[in-house]
Amino acid sequence: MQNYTTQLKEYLKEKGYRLTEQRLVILDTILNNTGKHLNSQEIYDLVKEKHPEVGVATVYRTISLLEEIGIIYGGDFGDGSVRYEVAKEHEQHRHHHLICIECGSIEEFEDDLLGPVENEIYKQKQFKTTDHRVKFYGYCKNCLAKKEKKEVQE
Amino acid sequence: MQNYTTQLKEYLKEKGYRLTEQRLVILDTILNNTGKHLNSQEIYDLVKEKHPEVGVATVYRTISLLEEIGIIYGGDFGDGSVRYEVAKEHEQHRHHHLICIECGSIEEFEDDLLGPVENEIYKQKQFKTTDHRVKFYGYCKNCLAKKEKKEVQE
DNA sequence: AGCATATTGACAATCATTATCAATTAATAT
DNA sequence: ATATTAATTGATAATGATTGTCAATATGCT
Repeated sequence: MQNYTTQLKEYLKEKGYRLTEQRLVILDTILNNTGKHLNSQEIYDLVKEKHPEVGVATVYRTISLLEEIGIIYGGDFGDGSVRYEVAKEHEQHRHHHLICIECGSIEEFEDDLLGPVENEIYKQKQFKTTDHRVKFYGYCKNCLAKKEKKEVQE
Repeated sequence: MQNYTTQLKEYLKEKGYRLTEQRLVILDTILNNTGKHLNSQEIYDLVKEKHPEVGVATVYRTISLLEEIGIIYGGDFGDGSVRYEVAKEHEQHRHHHLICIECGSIEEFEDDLLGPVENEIYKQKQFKTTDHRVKFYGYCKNCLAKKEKKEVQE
């Protein structure tokens, strides 16, 4: 956790940027909600709870900054907005996402079986992969149970 | 090709909706640009070239309709907008996308090695997959060549 | 402490998309 | 063919998310 703050400080120093209260507060808010896949508005709302003086623009600006550093990643999960998650330090590739088409819940799944596919892509297309994103759509445990119950009743 | 028009007509009849000149024109425009991953605005601009009387709202409405039918699919390719592609009729799963982080080009790649992963997901999480989307980021053939040339010079 | 300038918040502006609504038009019955 | 009815359309306003502007403020350095 503390790691990320250090990372931010180093990046700012390196670039000649400044460490501000707002940037710390926003990073903190994001770190305290790891795993929730918040979008910008939701982060803004959370920040405002404790620090109503912080403006929207600053939140957006800081999110971009954190993304640039690689502390957070943004992704599209189906509803129009970009949702963010905290980078996991030991992960080689980003984990996959399981998105429920019934309730919208987002689960994570670790796995790295894409190496062979990436080799095949290079062979066939001379496309050199540096990263990948995988999303699975379907029914989460809960919704699956509900669905099956309903089908029995009919 | 003609297939899609038939599909549209059948859907409209089934739902009691109407077959309009605008809907045909918009579908036509999309079909004539298969493979380009256009976004809504780009589709709108192309439609207007030949049919300036068609309004934006109608284009958006028709895109939703076509997506609903399954004639086109929308996806996020990194720039903020949703980009669409024509469904391929014989494909079981949607193909994968190779997105160049240098020039933004989008290539397609057919492959279906995710079956085992989906089984594993069900085992571990009881999440029942119905579809998946995979994006690979990296350097396309052209940009890779340029990049290597540059590195040699340095 | 003082200085140069990065940063901020308020607000306007933009961009993509959606809602509203009166006028138009396609599909059906006559 | 014509009338009827409701789906559809285009223009435009409205929305929602994000970005730009700019004067006021605060940070990091000397």
